[in-house]
Amino acid sequence: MSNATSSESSPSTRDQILDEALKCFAEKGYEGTSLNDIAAGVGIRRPSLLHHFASKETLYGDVFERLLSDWMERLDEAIAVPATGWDKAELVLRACLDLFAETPDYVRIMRREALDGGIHLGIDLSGVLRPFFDNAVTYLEGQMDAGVFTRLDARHLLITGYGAILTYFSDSPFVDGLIDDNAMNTKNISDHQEHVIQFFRSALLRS
Amino acid sequence: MSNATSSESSPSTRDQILDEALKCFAEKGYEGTSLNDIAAGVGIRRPSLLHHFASKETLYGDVFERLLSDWMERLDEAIAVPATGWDKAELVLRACLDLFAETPDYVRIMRREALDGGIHLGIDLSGVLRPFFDNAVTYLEGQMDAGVFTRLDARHLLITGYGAILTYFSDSPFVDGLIDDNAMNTKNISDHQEHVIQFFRSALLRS
DNA sequence: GTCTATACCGCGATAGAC
DNA sequence: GTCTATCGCGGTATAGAC
Repeated sequence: MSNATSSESSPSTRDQILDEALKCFAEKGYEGTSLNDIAAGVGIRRPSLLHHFASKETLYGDVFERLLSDWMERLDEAIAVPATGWDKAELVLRACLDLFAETPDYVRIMRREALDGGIHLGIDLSGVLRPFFDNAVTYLEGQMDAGVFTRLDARHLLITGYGAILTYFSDSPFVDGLIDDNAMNTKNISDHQEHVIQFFRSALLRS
Repeated sequence: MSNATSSESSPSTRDQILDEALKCFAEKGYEGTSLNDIAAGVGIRRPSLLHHFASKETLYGDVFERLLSDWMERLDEAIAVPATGWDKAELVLRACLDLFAETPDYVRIMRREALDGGIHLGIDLSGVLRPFFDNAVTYLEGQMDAGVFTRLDARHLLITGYGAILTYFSDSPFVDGLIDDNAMNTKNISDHQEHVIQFFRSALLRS
């Protein structure tokens, strides 16, 4: 996630910029972030930053590309683990929850991108995730046909699930105020994860 | 929702500005929206707009205030209707779903505000919604104690539910790409609503 | 109430010295 | 690779004529 240039002790300036840009874009959005903010966070001047990245847009593009490839890799791993029925669903669910908990900045950027509909880049976000989506639909419908899962609309279930899982992390400043506590501390994250698992289990299984 | 100055045929310039600002802030966010965009949408110049609102910040504040009071009113109505058990939950759920479907621009602004943690205003969003939240927690826990609803963490259930319901509307540009269709057309919205009801019913009831 | 004109600032980006 | 200096643009906001 954080860029390690092989086994150097200090990351390259380029990678420092990518890390700081990720943080700023997640926190304040594309429009709300200035190159000055990022440069200041790294400890350099704006023109020095533009020596490493041709423009704000390409910098954002690189941040987003790294985000997508990191996530894809993790998702592929989780999906590859062999399991069946509810166990499989729980495994993927847990993988997503762990992933999101470890990379909250990614989550917030994704949410902003989904909100804006991908204005900032040519990248078609839903297009990239479409294979995962279609795969999951097929799996869920198979389990429903087999009588393992409760019959629900698989496509809407996935969209609802995506919203249910993502929101806790993307809207954590808001959640803080609702629960009068830091939503992103270890215990609360753990509680949230167990709740989501229980919730989906309860909805999908008649045990 | 849309401002009607008593029963005039054409709304006041001030209300036209509020409507256009709502649209722009929802679509492109606070930072992404310029006063030029709003003024152009109304058909006036930027200085004319600033004759009606002292600054961009106060304009945003007024838009948000109207949003909150509109929603509160609707929510209060829905909660006031007498019902018990699952019927009550379904009633409130449907009220929220209808409300969100009718006011997608509100939803997107709310989501942006939750993401940003209320930077743009002094308004503490979670503080305003806190009474509803605490009320709902009490109700859910009562139903769980009575054995009507499946035992789940009521607070997390509400947060998860909030995410599940809001996301379809806030991220509709993204959903479009997943389902290869306009998420906000009548049929898809109706399908989504029925799905959410079924999903929660399945999770909360053992019928 | 709306306009033109203008002041002022911060932004992204470039040129060129070191 | 980093810096200072600068350009050009678009942003918010104000002044003053109509």
